[in-house]
Amino acid sequence: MKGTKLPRSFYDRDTIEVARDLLGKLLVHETAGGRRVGRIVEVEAYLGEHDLAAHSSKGRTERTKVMFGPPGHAYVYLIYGMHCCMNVVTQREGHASAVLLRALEPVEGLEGRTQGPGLLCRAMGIDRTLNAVDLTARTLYIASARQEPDITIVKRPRIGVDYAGHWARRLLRFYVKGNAFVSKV
DNA sequence: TGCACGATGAAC
DNA sequence: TTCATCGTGCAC
Repeated sequence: MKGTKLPRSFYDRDTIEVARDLLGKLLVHETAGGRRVGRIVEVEAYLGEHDLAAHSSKGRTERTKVMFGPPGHAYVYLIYGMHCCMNVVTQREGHASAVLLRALEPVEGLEGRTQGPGLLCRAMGIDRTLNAVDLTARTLYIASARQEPDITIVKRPRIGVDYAGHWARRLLRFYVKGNAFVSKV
């Protein structure tokens, strides 16, 4: 069930490549109550300070400083005052890019729905206390599956970023074609 | 110190 | 289509 934990070098690459490669990987959270595991089936790429849909486009702030930090760390924030969203920071320090995890296929220890960034975090037990944690450490990490099935990747515009001008129309949302756990089609 | 606004989800 | 709910960032 458990594969190999992804090294820092996995995240220290082009964000779109990381986003596509994350599909099929296993998100693992070792909690006091046991291990929670889900297969990543939907993600969105946020391409640095010039991407008007990215939080980092507002510049380095108290909230977004994690995005400006080194790759392989979790960026977890509260949205709409009630839901958490989890990203993985990509590329070199200062690039301010990340990949939002949008949906999981339940694998182990998950209860409730996992389709959508808020539901994903709730089911995985991820909240803001995990902001900035190192994804190469032991608590929260991503692993390659023992055997990864062949998948077809679908590209679509990102969700909920209509304010971002032409950036809203770019095909930066990726999901596994035909997977029942994708949040929207 | 106040206030507008979300990378959402659920109900109506 | 509307609303719950609150931390963040910036205006005043």
